[in-house]
Amino acid sequence: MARLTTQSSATRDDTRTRIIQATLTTLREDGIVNASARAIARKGDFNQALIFYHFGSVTELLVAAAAWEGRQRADRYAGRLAEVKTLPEIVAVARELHTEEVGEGGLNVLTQLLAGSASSPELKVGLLAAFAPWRKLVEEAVERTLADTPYAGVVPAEQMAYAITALFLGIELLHTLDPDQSAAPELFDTLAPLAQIIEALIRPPT
Amino acid sequence: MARLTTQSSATRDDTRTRIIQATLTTLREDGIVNASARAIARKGDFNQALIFYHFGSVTELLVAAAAWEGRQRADRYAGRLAEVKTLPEIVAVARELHTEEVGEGGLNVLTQLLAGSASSPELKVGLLAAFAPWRKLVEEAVERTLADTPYAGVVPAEQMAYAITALFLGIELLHTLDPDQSAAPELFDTLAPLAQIIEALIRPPT
DNA sequence: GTCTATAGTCGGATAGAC
DNA sequence: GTCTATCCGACTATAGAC
Repeated sequence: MARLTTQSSATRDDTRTRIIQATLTTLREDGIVNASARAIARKGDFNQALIFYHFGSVTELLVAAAAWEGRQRADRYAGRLAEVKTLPEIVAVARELHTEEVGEGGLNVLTQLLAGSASSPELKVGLLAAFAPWRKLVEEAVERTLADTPYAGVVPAEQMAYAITALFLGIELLHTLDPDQSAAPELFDTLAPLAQIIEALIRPPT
Repeated sequence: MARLTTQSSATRDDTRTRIIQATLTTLREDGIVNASARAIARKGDFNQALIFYHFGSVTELLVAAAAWEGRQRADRYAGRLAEVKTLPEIVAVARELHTEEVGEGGLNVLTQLLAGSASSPELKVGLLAAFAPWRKLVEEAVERTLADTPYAGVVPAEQMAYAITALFLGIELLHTLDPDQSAAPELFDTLAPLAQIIEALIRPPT
């Protein structure tokens, strides 16, 4: 009996994740404007009615996709950011992640959902939750970075994490417009030595 | 004859701007997902067919709206940014503009168009052009700010302008998710004294 | 759980009257 | 330039067979 239950809920989850994957691919390749139940079903090569059976509506599917994407991002960023203790390291990790994100298009998915959330309060709260773990990871990295500086009590890590997340998102957004895709990498080239300078200024040798 | 020509082209432009205004309102209030020709026509209380007569297609209308919005923004920012010479001033102007943008929703329009551009190359180039004047204004402000510092040759103003624009855009994006709309104002509260500190560090007294 | 079929709605775009 | 009327395709969502 346990076998049966496990099996059926496994296939159930398989289908659900398959639908979510197709949703993410659709958002990445065709954008929120074209993320219809039919388009998603075509992309994943399954029946359109499955979406309504498993998720109830397209909007609820988008919320589920947002949550999934948020978890993926948190998992991927957690390992990288856990080691970070200095400003140059933050910039280095940001560059690495930017390159990966561009290749994989994960952030693109989030910006598409963000735009869609303008006309859907449900999606809005879903996205807020999807961003939360990411913001928390950045915040902890900032806290570690500030720990041994005179600014530990002065500069609130929460705000800085908000700023860094916003900057990262904005870079990704503008990057999609860039015809030769060179501006963002160049920006990281500029920020790297700048981070070294600021790091030296804020962390006086004991 | 001149009278007649002037008159007719005036009404022609009147209708065109009326359609563009309705488009911007629709993007602001209902998002790119619901920015259909019919929805826009309802919002502006004119006939749906006018859109196709004057602009040919919905996409071309969106491109025209992007250009309009870009010009509006450049006009508004030009006066403020022209006076800026220091980092604290940049932050102060950014805060002012953020407050205005939130109230008026102009940046929201741009982020909606940005999302829509994912599935429309035409819109992509239109948006790139719409962002150009804004980036140029910020770049000039950064150049003036760096002018009397040792970093004038080291830090490329173009990259910094890109970063500031991205940050501003990202803040606006995350702000739309924020339930109590307090995070962005608090961020500017944090950045203001921070800008003072950095300003003092980068601009050594002569 | 997955399929087909279909109801009902909305959208882009055009033809042609005024 | 602006309107009405209309074609036709795409969409959400559901009912019901399997």
